[in-house]
Amino acid sequence: MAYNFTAIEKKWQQYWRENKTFAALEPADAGDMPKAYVLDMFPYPSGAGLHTGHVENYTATDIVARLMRMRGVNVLHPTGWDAFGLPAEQYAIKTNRHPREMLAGNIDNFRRQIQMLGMSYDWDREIDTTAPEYYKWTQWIFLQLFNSYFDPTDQKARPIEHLVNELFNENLVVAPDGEVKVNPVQEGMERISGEVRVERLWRELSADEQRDVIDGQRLAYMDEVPVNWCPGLGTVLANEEVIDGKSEVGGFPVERRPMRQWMLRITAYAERLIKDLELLEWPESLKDMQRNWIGKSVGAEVDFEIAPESIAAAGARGYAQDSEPQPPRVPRAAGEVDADDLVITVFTTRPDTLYGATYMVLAPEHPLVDRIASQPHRETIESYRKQVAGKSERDRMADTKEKTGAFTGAYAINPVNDERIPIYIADYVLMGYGTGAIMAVPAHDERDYAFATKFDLPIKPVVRPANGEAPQGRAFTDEGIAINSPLIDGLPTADAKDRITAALSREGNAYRSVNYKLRDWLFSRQRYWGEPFPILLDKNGNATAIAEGELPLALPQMEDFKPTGTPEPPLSKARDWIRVSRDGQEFTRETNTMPQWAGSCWYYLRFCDPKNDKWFCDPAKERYWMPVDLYVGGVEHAVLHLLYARFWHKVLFDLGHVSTPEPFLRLVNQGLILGEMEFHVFETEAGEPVSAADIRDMAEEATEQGISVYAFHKQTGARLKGRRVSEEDVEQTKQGFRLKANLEILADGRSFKMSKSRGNVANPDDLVRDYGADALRLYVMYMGPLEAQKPWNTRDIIGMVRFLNAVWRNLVGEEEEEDRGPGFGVRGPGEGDGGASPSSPDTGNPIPDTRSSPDTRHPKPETRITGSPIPDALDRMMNRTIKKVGEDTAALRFNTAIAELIKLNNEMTRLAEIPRDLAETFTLMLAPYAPHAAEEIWARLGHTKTLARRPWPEYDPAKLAESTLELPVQVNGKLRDKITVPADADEATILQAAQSAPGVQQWVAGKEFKKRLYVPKKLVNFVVG
RNA sequence: GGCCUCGUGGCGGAAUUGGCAGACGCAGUGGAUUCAAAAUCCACCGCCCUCACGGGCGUAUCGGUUCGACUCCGAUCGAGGCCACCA
Repeated sequence: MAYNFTAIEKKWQQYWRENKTFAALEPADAGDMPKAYVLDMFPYPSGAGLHTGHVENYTATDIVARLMRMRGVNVLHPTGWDAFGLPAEQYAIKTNRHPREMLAGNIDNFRRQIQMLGMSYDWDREIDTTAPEYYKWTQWIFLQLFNSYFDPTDQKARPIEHLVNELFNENLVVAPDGEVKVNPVQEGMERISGEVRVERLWRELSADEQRDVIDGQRLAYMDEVPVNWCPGLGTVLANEEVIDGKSEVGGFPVERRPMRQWMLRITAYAERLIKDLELLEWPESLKDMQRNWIGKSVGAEVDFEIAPESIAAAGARGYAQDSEPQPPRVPRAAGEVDADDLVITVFTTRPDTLYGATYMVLAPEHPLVDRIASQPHRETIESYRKQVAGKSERDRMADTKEKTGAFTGAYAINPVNDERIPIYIADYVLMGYGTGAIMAVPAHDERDYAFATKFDLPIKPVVRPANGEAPQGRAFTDEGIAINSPLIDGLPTADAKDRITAALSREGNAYRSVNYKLRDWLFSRQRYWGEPFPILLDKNGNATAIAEGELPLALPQMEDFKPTGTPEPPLSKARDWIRVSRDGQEFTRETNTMPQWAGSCWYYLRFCDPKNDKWFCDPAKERYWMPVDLYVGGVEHAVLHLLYARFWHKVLFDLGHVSTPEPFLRLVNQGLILGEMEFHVFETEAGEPVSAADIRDMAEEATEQGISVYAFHKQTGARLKGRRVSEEDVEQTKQGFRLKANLEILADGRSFKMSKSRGNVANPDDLVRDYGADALRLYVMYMGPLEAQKPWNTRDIIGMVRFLNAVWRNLVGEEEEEDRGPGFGVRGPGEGDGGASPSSPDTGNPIPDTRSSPDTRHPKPETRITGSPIPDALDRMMNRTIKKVGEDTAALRFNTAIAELIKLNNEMTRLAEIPRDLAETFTLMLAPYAPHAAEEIWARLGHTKTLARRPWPEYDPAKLAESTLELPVQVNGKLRDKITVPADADEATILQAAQSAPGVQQWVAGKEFKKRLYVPKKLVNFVVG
């Protein structure tokens, strides 16, 4: 090694830490500096330590942060620990330790590793989501949600008191289902679908009813809902945490069961969460993922009346006793539909296919089923319902091809043509989406088609393709032209939808409707390691917030924190903790805890003011730093963290606690780093397949022991040195000769995700030890575009080590002595100080001189740094490099920026003398990428303070242009020659020169010029024929 | 099945607005240096034909637009990601 990176890196890490080199300035101290908030997705401090994905993520933002500081920007670049949640707790249980104690060690290890990589974080802002000083405010924000509701008129959250006032003043009324709506007296009559229901005024409600109405409107509310219960983890999970019917953490099976749980009303924000994506500089693909997850569908709700004889046959209302309590029946107002009519409301995105509706399907759990199922069918209906309820999520998904269901015996009336159509129940209709009921149009929906085929129901086409034939044997689901539909015949689908919706809504049978796939966020977990809810429950299970002054509500220290295996959370075992009396009333504490995502929903706000114990974040500081200007992290958070955080942020925005509608302005996903290539298509002499690892081992053995090894590609025949394998190659290979070096040529390799089980994990500790942090940083950034998925290849790091060594040799000099003390080589005592620029003083403290003692045994090293001016050609190259590196770095194109630095350094290697100006400019440009080496070289160039805030080099636009141009000359689009012309030559001159170029002559001689094309500063093209 | 992204040398990748395909690094080959090795330096390094000069082909495949296509359009094949009975 030409220089001792281990000692240099340690030295500078210590210097930065002691001098707080990267501390962000408080807004009051920043003057007119621009600000930038550069954020990583902070790590979950697992026991495994940093992986290469972390290194990629944090190096990228570190480079940007360092560049910006050099450009005079006040940069906030913090980190911390997202330490609550399932993985830590699972691991703690497995290893029989307490999560807190276990995490303390993990966090220390993460901090050490991050510092070892030279990340320029402001360590005074480190936060830990499990610290009471932090989760105090997580709980506080939860109380904001609890104490707010969503005002549908203004589409924003408001304090719950506002709702109470509106109800009290009778601007709002309560519908029988408990929903709140605008008082119809003030809006004229509203259409009422389904049940005949009459709204009630606030004063007509009992105190308990009033309480239920209010609780039912909160953004954080409790509800009995079918949830994802995971017996393996002993907790419920959010939809987002369930993958293919199994838990994301641990991969345990998940089943649906109804439980009373805390929910957050994220659905109220569905529209704004879609709309405001437009404000964001995010990758389009990620925006698409969020849009798809929210899943907006525009369509219509349509009412189907149930045929009167079906109601009579079912005995109508008498049968509903054992189902959920029905809303109170109330006398109907004049002019409304007959109370004895029952109506099924469906949601459809294709109202234009209404004439093709040949049957209906209700979700098995639909409350109307009890009221319409006629006697002879009740038994099959009940047994089908039982069968569905017993199915696990996974079974249900596995069965999507084969449709199942049962006939209710009832019929409905199609409102467009008064046809009687049968009503079925089937589990392909979901209670949780739309109205839990559909009109089935088998001719134009694949699921309906499959069901109709199985149950032998009529299939009636009502749309034909605009051109071509309708497909046979399956549904035609595209848009087209309406047929067999008297009201809309001949209309294209879009117009047909409008027309039929308008027609039906005049009769009160339909109206436009929007549906979302997004469900409310299941927010409680039956786990120990999370934030306790700041909630007390009375003996009826009603929730009351604890006073803000009582926050934080500390998580009780428990020896036995394991899940109970039942829905009863572990905190219920903390007997003393759960019992509370207030004002002579007995309460119990809520024993569920918040999910893993809670702490990360707002941590970026805390970084603006991490030590404030009066407020979650000082408003002035929040206004200064927010929004986050650059947020980098893995795509795995596309629909979890990033959706939840946006939701919380919007609530805080509505309530006036934050100043921006969105938290993360610009977001970049770093691509996954795959493991090293794996080779697996070889055969041994005996014809057995062997892996690459086997071959490597064999090759090593071969060289050591002279055993013959031989391998070739199974399908294609192996290629060596870019040629087909010859007899000679096989002979060489048999002797183990160069086999190792040519492995990849032999291989049909593939890369896989890094994983312990594959044993292809690259460990940052080993890499830093062997190659240094700077080389690792360079390699990880040089692998390819930040966003791209790339295979790891430890072999390639050597290129970056060579680059740094060459830089060192160019700018510092050759080391003469092999064994040096800690520190690094030597520097001549007299050289250097002339370059320190007086115009912009260094900030920070002087660098401690940790160089080896001035030791006269070492001869003065050769140095090629001189004070002579830069020659023109070199000056142009330097200026172009400044431009390119600056632009590429700012645009996160780190790989090409590094390539430019390497090119300039290669040029310096060829120089006999290196002008000081070039040396310093180069060092400054290197600094964001290889900060330790750059600082050390900077010091050895004679500077006494850190370069962290030295101005980034400026280029001189006048020096970018060459005085002559080299232009390619094409004939009929093929390159035939190149000409060199003065940069200011006019078109006629250039065309003349091009035409007489030797390589062009033979192609144009005797031919007619059809066109002479000159693209300024690009090329010349002659079209001849 | 739906939506999205992507197919360039032996490998990672570059080509920023439609204008010299393969920058830069790795691997490889030849040479210099060395007692030797490591390290370093110089040269070569897409495929085919040719002693050479030179020529032909070439960015998954097929077709289109254009003076000109890795880049734009259409189809096909292949890889990856996300969602997945959402009416």
